[in-house]
Amino acid sequence: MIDLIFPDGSARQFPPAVTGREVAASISKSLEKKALLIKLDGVLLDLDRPLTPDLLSGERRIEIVTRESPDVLEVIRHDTAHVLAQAVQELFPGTQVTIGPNVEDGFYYDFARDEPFSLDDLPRIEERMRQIVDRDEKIRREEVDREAAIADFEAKGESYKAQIIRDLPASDTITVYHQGPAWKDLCRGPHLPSTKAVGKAFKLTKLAGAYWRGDQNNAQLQRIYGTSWASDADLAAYLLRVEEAEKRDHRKLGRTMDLFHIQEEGKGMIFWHPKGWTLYRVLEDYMRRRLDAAGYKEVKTPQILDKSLWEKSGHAEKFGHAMFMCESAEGEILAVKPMNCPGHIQIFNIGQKSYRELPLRMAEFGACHRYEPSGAMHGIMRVRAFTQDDAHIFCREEQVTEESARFIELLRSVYNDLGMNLHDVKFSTRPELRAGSDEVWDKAERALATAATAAGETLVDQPGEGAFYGPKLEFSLKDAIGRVWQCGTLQLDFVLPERLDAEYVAEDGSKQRPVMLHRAILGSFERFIGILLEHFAGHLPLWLAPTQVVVATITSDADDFARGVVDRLTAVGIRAELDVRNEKINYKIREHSLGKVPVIAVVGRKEAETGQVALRRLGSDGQTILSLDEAVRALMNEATPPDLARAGAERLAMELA
RNA sequence: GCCGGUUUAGCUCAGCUGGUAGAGCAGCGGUUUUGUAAACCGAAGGUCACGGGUUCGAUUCCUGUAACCGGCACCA
Repeated sequence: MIDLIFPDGSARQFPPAVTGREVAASISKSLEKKALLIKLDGVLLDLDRPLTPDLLSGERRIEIVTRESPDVLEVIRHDTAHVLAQAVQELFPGTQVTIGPNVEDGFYYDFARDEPFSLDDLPRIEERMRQIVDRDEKIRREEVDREAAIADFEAKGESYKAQIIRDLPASDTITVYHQGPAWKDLCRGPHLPSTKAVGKAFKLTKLAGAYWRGDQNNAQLQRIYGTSWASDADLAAYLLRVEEAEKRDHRKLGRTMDLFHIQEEGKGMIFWHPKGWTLYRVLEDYMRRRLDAAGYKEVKTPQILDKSLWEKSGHAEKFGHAMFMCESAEGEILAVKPMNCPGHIQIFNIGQKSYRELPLRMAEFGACHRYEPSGAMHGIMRVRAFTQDDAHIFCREEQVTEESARFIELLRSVYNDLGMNLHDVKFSTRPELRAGSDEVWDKAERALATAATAAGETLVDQPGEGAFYGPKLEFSLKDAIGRVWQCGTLQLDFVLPERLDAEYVAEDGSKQRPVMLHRAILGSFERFIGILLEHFAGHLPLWLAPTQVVVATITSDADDFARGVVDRLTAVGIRAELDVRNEKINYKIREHSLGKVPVIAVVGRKEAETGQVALRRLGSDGQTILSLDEAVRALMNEATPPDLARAGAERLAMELA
């Protein structure tokens, strides 16, 4: 007999090789009906899987999983992928199946088929999927012999599946899941008991090409994406969420807020309109103050530099294909800078640097150009001309920990000021193609990981994802609707200082190589502004908003007073605009609200007479009536950038002390 | 770069199986002085992305190119 412990703590005995279904049935008939899977010691298992001794090595805590359980969703999604695969193979004989894993909110399945799927195929496939659900095809697990399975899949023309089995570790049990009498797929499981349990709260969402095993040297497969949920209500909620997310698309907001545009003659290059450039400048000014305060020295380096420098740095070899090159009338070949580091080393190399000058933090809002692949461009998030909030810290090896900690602290504070939070930190280590010896990499990786851990961060390892000159930390933040964006980076580099001959004079008079820390907090202004727009859905906090206040009149009687209000606001540094057009107040409010102006100050005859303004906040329909003085003071405080607000508070505290 | 899709007025979009296009908003000219998310009238605005082909005739069909969109790959 075997003991099983239930969630309420009670234990009961069952015969050997009992199944989850039998356990459920022993509790109640209704539970047996509702049961879809079991969870044994935290592991989901098929309902009809006999609980053999190899499964019972743990505490034997068992839970019957029903449709209401949060655990069931991942299985529903994976089963939906299997139903999709069966539907596709029924409708398009000769199509090979490959893999079909879950992704966030859904799943995909990659197929190999000579003729491409078209969007029109999706409704047909969905219809067949619903039929398969209605057929109530029983899903059955079978352990199979490895060689026999390979031969079997090869015989069916499923060479990808055969390949997958060949690549599974020899110790793995090979399992095949039968779905009805005629269809089966290699799968680890677990699965629901039948296709009926999948339900119909699914939808195929998009078609895509995808390379076999993610390698562009391999064949391109056809990927069908879908979403799948436990109930129709959940599906509807998801679709609504997608719709809402589309509304905050920065490209759309860029148009409605009149911030920027991109046109064919400048693919991947942004035309910043006055309002967009105001936002950019506010952000740049803020970053400049933060860097100044953190001991960085700002520099500016040339936009184009002779090719030889990039050959020496190693960039030409690795990224030459993505560099914009130009030729002078006299035949020199110059490269438009794709990054700022070699330029900064040139400044470091002027004169002799002493160990006393280290750490030397050199910052530049460096405009870089990279020929990104045509398919990679995305609004202002991924562009060919962008500006990094770049800096390089030249320091001694023993200063790496301290400098890394200072950087991480600054980064946290900046994200916080911008209304976002640091979400996770990834640690990317040596890639296959790299510069520098293994000893140098050992040292660099250890130093960076130690520094980040010392700063209190838990690292997520990304083996092989480092830059060619060194390991890196990647800092991600999470936005208002839960999307994670990688923005900040801290990279340790022993290689470039060597290649470009950076050195300093140590205490003992010897020449030493500095270590270089490459770092950025926003990443690029362009991308970060895109993220901010989507995070706030255009409702930027007052200090960032391009137009902070519009003073709108109701009748022309209030025009002179309104002009005075704008003048007062402008005088204290608020970005205020006047709207005295001959339009109804409703019209003005609608227009400025669509333009995401955070505050509309409405003035009519009443306000003009009493010297008041009615402040209306974006997104709320109430209004606050204040005297002009009160309004100016309140708006001035709120419009102050957070770092200046802190400085102001400190100054005030000192004056009071 | 690869796979799929899209491209019609400044914007958002109609336009059945081929007979050279239409709406709303914006812009322009008037009227309206208005109280918190769209006042009214009028005139105007288009090489239907671009090139080639089929056809008596192409926005529509075929083909090539480009940009954009969704993925994949890439991301110093």
